[in-house]
Amino acid sequence: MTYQSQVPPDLKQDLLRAVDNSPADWILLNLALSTMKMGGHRYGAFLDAATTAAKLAIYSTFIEQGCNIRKTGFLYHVEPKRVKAIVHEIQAALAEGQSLKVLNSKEPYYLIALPFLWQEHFPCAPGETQVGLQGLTSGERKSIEESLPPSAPRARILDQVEFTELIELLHEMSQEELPGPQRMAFSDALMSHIKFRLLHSGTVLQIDSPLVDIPLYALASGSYSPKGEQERVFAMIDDVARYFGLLQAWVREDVGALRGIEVFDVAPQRSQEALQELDEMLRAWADKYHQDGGLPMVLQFAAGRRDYD
Amino acid sequence: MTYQSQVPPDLKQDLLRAVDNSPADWILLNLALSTMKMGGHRYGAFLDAATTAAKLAIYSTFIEQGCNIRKTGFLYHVEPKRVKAIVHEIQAALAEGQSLKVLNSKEPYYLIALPFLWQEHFPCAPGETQVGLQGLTSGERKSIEESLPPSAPRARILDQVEFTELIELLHEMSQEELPGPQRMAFSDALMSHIKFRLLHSGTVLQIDSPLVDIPLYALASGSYSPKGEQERVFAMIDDVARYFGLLQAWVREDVGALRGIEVFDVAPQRSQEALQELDEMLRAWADKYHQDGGLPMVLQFAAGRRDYD
DNA sequence: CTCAGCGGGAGGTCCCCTCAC
DNA sequence: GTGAGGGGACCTCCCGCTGAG
Repeated sequence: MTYQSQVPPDLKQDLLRAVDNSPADWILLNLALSTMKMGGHRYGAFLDAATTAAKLAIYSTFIEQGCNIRKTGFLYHVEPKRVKAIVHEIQAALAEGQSLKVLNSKEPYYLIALPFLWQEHFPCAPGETQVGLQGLTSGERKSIEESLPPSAPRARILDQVEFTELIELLHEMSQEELPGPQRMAFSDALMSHIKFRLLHSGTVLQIDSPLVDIPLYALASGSYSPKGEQERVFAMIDDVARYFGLLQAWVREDVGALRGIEVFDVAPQRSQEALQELDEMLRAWADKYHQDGGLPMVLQFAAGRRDYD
Repeated sequence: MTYQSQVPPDLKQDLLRAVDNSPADWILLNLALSTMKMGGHRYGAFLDAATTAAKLAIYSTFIEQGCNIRKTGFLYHVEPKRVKAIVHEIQAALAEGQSLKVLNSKEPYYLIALPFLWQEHFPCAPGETQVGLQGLTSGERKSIEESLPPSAPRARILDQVEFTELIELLHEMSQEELPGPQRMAFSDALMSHIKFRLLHSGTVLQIDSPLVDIPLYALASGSYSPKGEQERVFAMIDDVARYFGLLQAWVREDVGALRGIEVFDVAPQRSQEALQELDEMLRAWADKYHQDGGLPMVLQFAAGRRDYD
């Protein structure tokens, strides 16, 4: 049990009420909940990503307006000076590929890369003990090893200093692609954040064994966040992004763009049957019209209860 | 021609490259483009809305973690002090209903409300002239009136001062629901922004007639932004928000939640036929399973070219 | 160790002004 | 008009410190 992804219904109602049925705000909220709560992104990282998106919108308008700084500034209520700085920033980023602050990888690098780096730097050969600490009998080592869950990857158990250094190394690696001014210095606060995230998600397990007086840390999972949920969340974000693109084609009235929504009530006992038929029907439809080498198309659909309105 | 909603393909490619195929960033970018470029929201307004969404995510975790400030702070790399302030802010907002900075109405109030307020404050009876200015012959008045597009609503033509005062009134009205500290003072910069937005969208027309030495302003449209496009953009944002909700049910593995995606190639000449059949098929399916008083359900779908991957 | 406070620095959003082309 | 520069106010995100319980 690593995540509390189920929000109590009253809390969810509160959040819904807070954004006051404004769909744009609802999208932002869902995105924040997904990336921060499930993905483990920092608060500041989400704000930076949103700022970058807004900057790109400004840049896009700047180009369309014939590179007119003042006009662009008026359109979005931004100082000309700031517009210029933003344009420079974006152009520099586009030129030397990627240096904008985005959510980039779906999860922070320092969280997803940890299990791999741990196993690489502190491997544990089949016969070897996982406990590197001195001054323990082999029985004591064994009892510590057996306190780990069976699903834990075989890797060395670290002490406080080793664990801290590993996290710092991870942070440095995640920063080294960024240009100078955008780098974030390592700090105690950041260290605590990363450590807490790893423990909270169950990727790392803290062992407070009575045999040793210092806390030990064990790698408890081969990947950050549980496998199934992780993949479904990624698929969701992916789908929403693509769906957004499809609807924009529909807004532009492109040929071959279709958008639809069906609202209906279904008898509870026929609900499963209906959804299954829908799934098969759409697959059959796609097969029927499929032709190799034709226009590449995609159809997305989602159905469920409409308990919000 | 009021909007340049078509981005040149190379620019769009640049933007895509900037977010580096990260779907979460792509969603943010689309949202920024929709609300800022099409909706006319300010840069700062979008940032505020994103910040509010992130704050709500923090608040939600705070509640789930048993109101533990420190834990919440570690999880998102936020100072305990700041967490406390955020929680207070949200709770105050939830208590006295709505006072958070959100995109709220789909477009800024001062833009959508202008045509109505103009016609209310400066009506023009059928026989009356639209030009209120003194010292003109009736022939000169008529020539000015005839320079307006035929679709323009009948309302008085304003001079610089009247127009400015109308905008200031609009701004005051849009602010009066907000609590004290969140209000934004009226300023020249804001005035220029709103004026420019109105002219840029074609809601207001500036008349530089050689007959008068001062600029005149005429109401050119009964609504901010062209009717058709406006509604489709709203529908898009609405759809994406609901789709996001449906997929979250799917991530939670709720019963009755369905998510699907079909990828296929279609012969160009059969594309229209295929989409039409799909549309009818889904409608027939919804009708078949519909039963009054049953479970309220919704099905959303979108199809189009997949020229991104 | 947790919780509370206060301090500072950097950078961003806002505002206004002037001056040369 | 547009670009380019100056100024200052305020807030927020980061960091660090101290002290009470």
